[in-house]
Amino acid sequence: MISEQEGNGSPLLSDKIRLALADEITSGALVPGTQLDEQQLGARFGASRTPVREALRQLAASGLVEMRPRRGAVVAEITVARVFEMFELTAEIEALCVRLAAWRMTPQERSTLRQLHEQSRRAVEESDIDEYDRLNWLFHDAIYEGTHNAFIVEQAKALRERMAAFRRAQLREATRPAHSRHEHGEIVEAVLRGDGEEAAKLMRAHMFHAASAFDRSTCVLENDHN
Amino acid sequence: MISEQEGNGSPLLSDKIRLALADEITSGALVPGTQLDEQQLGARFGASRTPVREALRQLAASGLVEMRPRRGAVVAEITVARVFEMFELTAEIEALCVRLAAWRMTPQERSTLRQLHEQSRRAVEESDIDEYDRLNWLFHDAIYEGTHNAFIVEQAKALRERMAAFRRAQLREATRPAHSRHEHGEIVEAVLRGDGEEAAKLMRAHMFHAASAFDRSTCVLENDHN
DNA sequence: TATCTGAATCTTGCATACACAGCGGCTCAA
DNA sequence: TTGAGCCGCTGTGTATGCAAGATTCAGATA
Repeated sequence: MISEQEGNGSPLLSDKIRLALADEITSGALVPGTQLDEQQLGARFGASRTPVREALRQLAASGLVEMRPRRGAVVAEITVARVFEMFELTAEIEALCVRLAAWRMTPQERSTLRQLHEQSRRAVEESDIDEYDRLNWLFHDAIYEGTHNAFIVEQAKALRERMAAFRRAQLREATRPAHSRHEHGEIVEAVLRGDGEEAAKLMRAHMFHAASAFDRSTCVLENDHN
Repeated sequence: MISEQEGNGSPLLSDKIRLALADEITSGALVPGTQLDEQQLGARFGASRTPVREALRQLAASGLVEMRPRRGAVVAEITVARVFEMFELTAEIEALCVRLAAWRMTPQERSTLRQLHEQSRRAVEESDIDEYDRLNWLFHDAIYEGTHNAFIVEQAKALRERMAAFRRAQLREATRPAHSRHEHGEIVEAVLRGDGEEAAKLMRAHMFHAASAFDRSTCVLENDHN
């Protein structure tokens, strides 16, 4: 949604600031509720208030900060309850995608999906978490694309992007990648059979397990603010 | 997503400009591809470039305009195909909401939903399209809230807001409100039974019929631009 | 002592000014 | 005549200044 610049070489200050702030917020360096003072941020980034303002507006659109007119911006309060609500929608969207994909994917797309799944075997065996993470994203991407609906693809990716911060820790659990891959395997089978409803059900379960892993993992959000 | 201010009395210029531009774009007064010159718009609204820029950024976030760095903003090209893709996701989201709502609504919420449905009878009988439209929105709102998931409520409302432009014409068809209400009735029954899957199926059909009505109605988008 | 009031201060919202990136037209040469 | 390179213009990106709303804190009053 937010103009994720392709590799074009225009180093817009507002973009740099936006990315830096987004990183600090999602990594937890900036705790929820923190007041984001424009000129203070401008000083930190060696810029004037103008690009800072642009950055804050865009972050507000993506939900990372909250803006109250004439009262400035604060890092959005994200409670554990809210993260689970976000997880629920993510799971449902993923389920919806795989249901459509199971019905609509071309033979070639199905083949690609299976290949992606095969490739992940090595990453699991070698406990290469980063590689598994990469393949995991590609796997879900392939399913999004399988819907043959560009708008759904966009929205799904935007939602996943927004969730990225909270899913980071989730694969650190030693046994999670193996479980995850097993679940992927069942999903692939359902997709190859063209059984959309079953694939959706499996995907929902898959996402639920991922959320549980998140729940058990060290959690950035230790207390409810609301 | 975009800060829909509650009735607070601070009339930010950028908000006024954003709303005005959004209206002109969705109504078709500004055709896709139109260059949006900042100082020209500023002159039109009696404002400087600053609030215009803010408005354009926010419109870009909601997908109505497209921004290319250092090349300004243009009204986003929206093809008929894309509108149907958006309709599909909307239908699926509505279906998802009603499925969850059928399982989670409190007795009181179910009662409210039925009452809303009853109220709409008069609007249909009197062919009061505006009133039916209003009750229609409240009906869908009640279903969103029935998910008991604030994040889903937000996202669903944001999506509906984005679709509003294309759904405007859809109820003008003389027979559509009656059909719409009949479909609502079936959905209400399924919800009251707690049959989420059936409610979802009915909702998908309901949205599909709405999309068809849109298709038949005079369409802002008469040709494919891509 | 607690609460209300109002003025000082801070921060945002907006206007204006300036610098540089695209682009369009022009000239000039092949 | 056509293509390449140069130059000026338009318009965006950024900086800064000003005014008004919001916050805060001191002082007065109950």
